[in-house]
Amino acid sequence: MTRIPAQERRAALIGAALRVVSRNGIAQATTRAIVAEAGMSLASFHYAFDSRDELMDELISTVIENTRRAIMPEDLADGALVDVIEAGVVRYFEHLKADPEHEQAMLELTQYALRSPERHPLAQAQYRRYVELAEQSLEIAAERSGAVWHVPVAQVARVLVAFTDGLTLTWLVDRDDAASLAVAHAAADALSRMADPR
Amino acid sequence: MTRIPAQERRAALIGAALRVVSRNGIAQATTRAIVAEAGMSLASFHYAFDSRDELMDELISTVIENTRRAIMPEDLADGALVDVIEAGVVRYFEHLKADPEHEQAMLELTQYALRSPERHPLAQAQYRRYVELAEQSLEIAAERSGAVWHVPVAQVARVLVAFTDGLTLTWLVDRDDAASLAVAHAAADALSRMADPR
DNA sequence: TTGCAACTGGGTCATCCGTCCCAGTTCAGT
DNA sequence: ACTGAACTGGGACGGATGACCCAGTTGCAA
Repeated sequence: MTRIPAQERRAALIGAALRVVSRNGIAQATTRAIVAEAGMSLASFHYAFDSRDELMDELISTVIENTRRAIMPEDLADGALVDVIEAGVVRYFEHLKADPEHEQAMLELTQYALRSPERHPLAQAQYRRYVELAEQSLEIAAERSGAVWHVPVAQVARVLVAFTDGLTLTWLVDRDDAASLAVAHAAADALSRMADPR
Repeated sequence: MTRIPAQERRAALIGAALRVVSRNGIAQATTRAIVAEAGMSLASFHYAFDSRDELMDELISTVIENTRRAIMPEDLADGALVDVIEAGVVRYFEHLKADPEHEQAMLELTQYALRSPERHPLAQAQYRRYVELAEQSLEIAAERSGAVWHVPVAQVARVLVAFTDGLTLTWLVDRDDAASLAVAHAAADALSRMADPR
């Protein structure tokens, strides 16, 4: 009906694909389901993308760009490092609770990428981005609380990402809020010991 | 050809299914692929199982039973609690490195279960089992090192499971051994602080 | 107003999937 | 030896899926 430039159409399809994956899982993210979600026809799909694979690749790439941008932002609390970190993790946990399907979709996308050698680098890029974001937050956190990392921040960040992933996965399974808060607390504890007061 | 009782046949099919999932992912675990792996005909499949769904359910249940039985065994190291725990986590990590596909399959199975309300309880049971096993190991570890948990062991165990999951997922993506050992170290550090020397 | 590229609808194709079926074969118990 | 149940091979099914195609239509620039 309405004319839409090809690039916007690609973006719309990627958005639709992400919604379908979130709601129903990757297995259900067929070209037809995506197209229905976007309110287009199959022809439009193959006008914008050569193949479903191309869409999936671009979906993962896009998702990396927008990843957790909203989370762990600059407005961290003040106080002791351990508290700042814990507040950050708890903040992420709140985000997870608010939109579990989105994080579940991320997990599925990662595992999907892991399954083919050509896509594995996409998953690695995704995690490099996670670590990068975590690094920024940790640097700010240390600054705020007047602490200095005695372990390379990149390594601290990598540990934080692992802990966050674990929190996510286990909570998605058992939805045990209290247990997840305990994880957040323990993680903050461990991380904060990688820094010294200045 | 050879006659095999139905129950053995079910077991054989489940074994084949797990191998297919490990090697190629759940998406590729079609009835035909499973049957080929087991060296049977499609008819045998539907003689042993009513449906693919039934097989998948039983696969998950079976996997729960056999889960990580070999890991975190009784022969934990002696020494300070933190070291005993770290040795245990590192030991799990070695297992992960030895058979990454198996752990990846576990992850996929979990996420698969998460996608349908009827199967969600299976994933929860899987995790309850993980926590149970972790609990046993932690109790032994405390005993060995002469420490006593001042946090309910179940909760410590749940944190350990989360940390382990995070370690698994991130390592599967970036295969960064050093980073994973750092995670193991940090996890052991955090966990050991949930106990006091006796 | 015309021309052209962007776009769409609707249909088709081969392939793969889970499931089912049935005619046969093999074995255990009688 | 006979029978009934356990099992198997091979084929068929309807449905879904990714890909493709083409005759149109729409809007924009010249």
